[in-house]
Amino acid sequence: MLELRLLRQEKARIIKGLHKRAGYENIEKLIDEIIETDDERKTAQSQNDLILSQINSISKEVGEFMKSGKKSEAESLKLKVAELKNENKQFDDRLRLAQEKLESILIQLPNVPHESVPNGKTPEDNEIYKAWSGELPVLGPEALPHWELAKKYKVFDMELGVKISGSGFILYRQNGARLQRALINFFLDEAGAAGYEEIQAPLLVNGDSARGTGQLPDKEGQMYYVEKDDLYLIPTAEVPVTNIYRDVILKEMELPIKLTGYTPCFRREAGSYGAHVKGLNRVHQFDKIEIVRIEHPDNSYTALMDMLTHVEGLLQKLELPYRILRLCGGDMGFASALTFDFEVWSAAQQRWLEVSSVSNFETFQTNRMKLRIKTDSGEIKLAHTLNGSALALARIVASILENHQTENGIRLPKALVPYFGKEILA
RNA sequence: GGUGAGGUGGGUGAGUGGCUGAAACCAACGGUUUGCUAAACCGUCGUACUCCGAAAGGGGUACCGAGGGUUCGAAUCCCUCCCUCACCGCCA
Repeated sequence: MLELRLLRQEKARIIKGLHKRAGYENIEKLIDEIIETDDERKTAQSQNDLILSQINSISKEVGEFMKSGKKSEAESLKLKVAELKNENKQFDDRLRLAQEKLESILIQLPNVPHESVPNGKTPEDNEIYKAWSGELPVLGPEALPHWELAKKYKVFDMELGVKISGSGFILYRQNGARLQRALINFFLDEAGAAGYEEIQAPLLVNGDSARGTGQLPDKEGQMYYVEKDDLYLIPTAEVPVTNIYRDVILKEMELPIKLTGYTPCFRREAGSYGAHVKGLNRVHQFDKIEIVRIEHPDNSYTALMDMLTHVEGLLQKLELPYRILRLCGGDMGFASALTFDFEVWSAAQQRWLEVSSVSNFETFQTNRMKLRIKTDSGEIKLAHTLNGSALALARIVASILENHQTENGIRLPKALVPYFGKEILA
């Protein structure tokens, strides 16, 4: 949620930034409406406080009269309070109305794109921040897409996933199950070595948590919801992990906070279909190792670059061709100020697959979840949050299968061999 | 799931209608003292909104799990919900 304070102070910058997003070309009127509503809120608040103050002091007088036995004086003051309360009602209503209106408008506004975010509406407008400098692997005519390789080498079984749950659910077996476990351990070890504390978080979260990181109300339909217990299945570890610090005021010296967590991620992906969702490209449940950081506002962009380096290192160790995109305004997530996507080349499908998304949310999440810093000088301000996938497994598995296929089986990248226990998956 | 107890500031915990935004202690922070450490002593030590002020600072309002109610006045009384703890039941 955008900070009201900034909307007032840096209105021009915010409007300019929002213009980069699709559907926010005419945002000026709404911003003005917010400011007007906030003015109304302040007026009502002041009036309300003034009357309450009078009631408080009269109530004290009533107490004194009662003590000294002056009953009639007390009674007349009581009438006065009743009057004031009546008068106060209108300000109270105005205040509540203004607050509700503010909240409902603000919650609909996305984050302001960082100045470096390119203009653009669609994924084609994303900027290639770092292109793949090497050769893309050239596969022979006998090369198979990952869903065929999966059958050949007993990696996963789509039909069983359908039988047990439904379409979009994958059952990994033998080689695949082991590869999953190897990747999870590899990614967690790498994150640990980079200074991230490992977290095992709940996979179901309450509405406050989903709101804190911005999944509610923006993406309500994308989460699985357990109605009976009023809980949501997490779409990413970002939700439970970041919410550890909901409603917390951190001391400056406690920063930065670096956390990592492995969780399955659940996404309804309602309305997705077609060739692009085949195999592991888009599934309802996949495994992901997430890295989350809470940073001082002055350091958050340095931290973002550091996260980029970490993710890049993982892809290099997996010996996969990758590229990095800086997302354009139209393709960025609702809560993000700046996002870099990592894409891995899928050799058999001849297309790039997104395997990581690394974002700085600045104060967008922390404003919602009241995650603040108390500086050494005693000032309280919102922290910055960042997160990124490091990495998402399903597509990495697809990519390893396709890019590293040989006549004898799937060659495992060196870094994974100790985790998998063999050099060739066959 | 059943029964009982309870939810107060970073922690322990006092407070049963007005003098309590909240005692006391601990922790933390600043200082005095000190060869160093420790101890002792002094001081500071909630958040949000808002008004005045250039600022320093000062004033007001709200908040004692959440929401509602009673009352001139609620941390304190009543109702609903949530949560925690203990015991029982069930169970990986």
